[in-house]
Amino acid sequence: METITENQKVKVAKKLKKMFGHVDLRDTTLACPVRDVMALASDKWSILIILYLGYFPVLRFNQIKKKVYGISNKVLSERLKHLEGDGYLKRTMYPEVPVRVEYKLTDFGHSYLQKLIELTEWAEMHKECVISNRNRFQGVEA
Amino acid sequence: METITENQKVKVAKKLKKMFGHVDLRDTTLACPVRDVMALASDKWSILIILYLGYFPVLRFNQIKKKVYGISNKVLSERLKHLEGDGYLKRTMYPEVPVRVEYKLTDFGHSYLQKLIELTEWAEMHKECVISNRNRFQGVEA
DNA sequence: AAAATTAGTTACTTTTAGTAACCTAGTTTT
DNA sequence: AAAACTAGGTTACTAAAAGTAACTAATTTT
Repeated sequence: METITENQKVKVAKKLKKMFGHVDLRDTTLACPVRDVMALASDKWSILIILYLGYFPVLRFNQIKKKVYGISNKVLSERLKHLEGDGYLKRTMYPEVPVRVEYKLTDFGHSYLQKLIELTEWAEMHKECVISNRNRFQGVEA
Repeated sequence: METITENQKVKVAKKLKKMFGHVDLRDTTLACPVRDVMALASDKWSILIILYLGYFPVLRFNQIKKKVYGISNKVLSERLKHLEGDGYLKRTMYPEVPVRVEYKLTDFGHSYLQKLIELTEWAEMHKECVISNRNRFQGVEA
């Protein structure tokens, strides 16, 4: 497990100070970006949807469903509506038969993707660490 | 709404290509960092807990409960156990009377916090955008 | 004429989240 | 000496969210 320098910790502390200074996390939904904005865009399915739409510029409903393995029609449909509503992606329907519906990230969505991808890279880099931690902990618990 | 350059999009696309190349997102929990690692550390309560433990180096159970406004004993207790289990934080119990239990981020937790804070900064910067998108969309829907 | 296609929706079940009362046990207040 | 308070939870119960599976529309293919 690689260590984090004190320098880096100080930097993060400064950022937090700045953030916590003008953000009141006690506020309920409306005023709090962490609770409101992130709650929608950081749930497990939304993350996968956004990542796939980052990788494949345009995807149709059933294509997303195949890629985001395990998601149900119902939940996919819900997530897509919310993500569209918050401006992360755009839905375009072509009135062909059968209908064709395409989803793609907006510029706003791409902006979010930029940050998300870093978090995902981190997760990819540290997955073994989490898994070994988890196994060790289960041993202690039992 | 500020735009994202094509250059930035290309960078992100490269990162995604690299990631998707050696990660199979179709895998269920064990092999997939996005589903497994992130599902735990990116739910709404965990994010808040980690951010507060970044701002306040050491917090006790009831202190976290006050700061992470609205969380219940049950869910806080569950989240803390999971976050401890995955190695993000450390729990130390002092057998005083009444007992004192302290939580603090591990170095691993700090490493995650570094990425998380960037996502949170993004959310803070773009909250107005999300809210205006949302209102506009609700108008269209109804 | 039956079957397949797309993008969902609906009714139902299971899992997860949230609420509120309770526990332990020593310490302070009455 | 009995009552109330403390910290850090747990427990039983209810509400909300997620997951399952069958169904819909209109048209084209078999």
